Amino acid sequence: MENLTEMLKGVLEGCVLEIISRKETYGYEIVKKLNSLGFEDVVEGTVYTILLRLEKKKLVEIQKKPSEMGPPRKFYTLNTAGQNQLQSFWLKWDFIASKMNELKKSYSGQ
Amino acid sequence: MENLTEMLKGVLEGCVLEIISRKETYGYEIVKKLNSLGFEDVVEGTVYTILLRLEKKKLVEIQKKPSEMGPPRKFYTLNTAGQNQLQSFWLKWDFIASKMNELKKSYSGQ
DNA sequence: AGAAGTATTCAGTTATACTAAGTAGAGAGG
DNA sequence: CCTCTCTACTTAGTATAACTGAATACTTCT
Repeated sequence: MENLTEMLKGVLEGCVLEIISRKETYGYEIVKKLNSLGFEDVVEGTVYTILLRLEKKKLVEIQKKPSEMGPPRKFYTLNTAGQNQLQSFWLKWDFIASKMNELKKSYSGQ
Repeated sequence: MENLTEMLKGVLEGCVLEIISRKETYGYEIVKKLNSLGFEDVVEGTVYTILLRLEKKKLVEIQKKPSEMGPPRKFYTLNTAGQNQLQSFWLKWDFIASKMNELKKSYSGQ
């Protein structure tokens, strides 16, 4: 699926929050997870900017740990604010998804 | 539902395309339709910029007609390119929606 | 030494929704 | 007549988020 960029706005950050919420993880792994999920064109630069944004918004806790495979990794976990943000994200998603579904089937023209 | 802005990126234009595809309509009416659909915070400026963009991308045909209620209206219909764009939009939406659903339930961590 | 895989950073670009202000026509009320 | 409200469109500027592309650096294998 090509050129999903615009439709991912506001969605990708939610995906990253969800992935982090499942288990402590780091940027490179998140990229691989998104790719295997189906978002194949999401590259590192994109995810790392999201992670830096989450850090700036104080939604995550960070712990640096050495890796046996390469440079040290920055592991992320959600703090309470992050969990709230994630919940709020899914509420918004469900709202929009239901509205889009309504529109797709046939909106009852006013 | 507050602050849906970012999540509407790439989605709102598709909504407008879908609404136009149902019947010939004009900006002000499209705003009212989006509002009644549930997108209550979408205002005129937003929709008109989308309509100008659709015009620039040559996805619509335009006909100006007088109104009994106020200034003349610009009526929009989709041309073939617009219909293709709409179909492509729904393909993208379905793709993302299914992936999001997958992620929400529980992604099978690699 | 060099290449490939792992891992992160960051300056700059682009696309899109939104803000805010303006223009304008028609009808209603004071 | 003046003002307000509803209808209807335009547009310059802003904010945000994904993406691009280049750089840095550690480890392992050849």
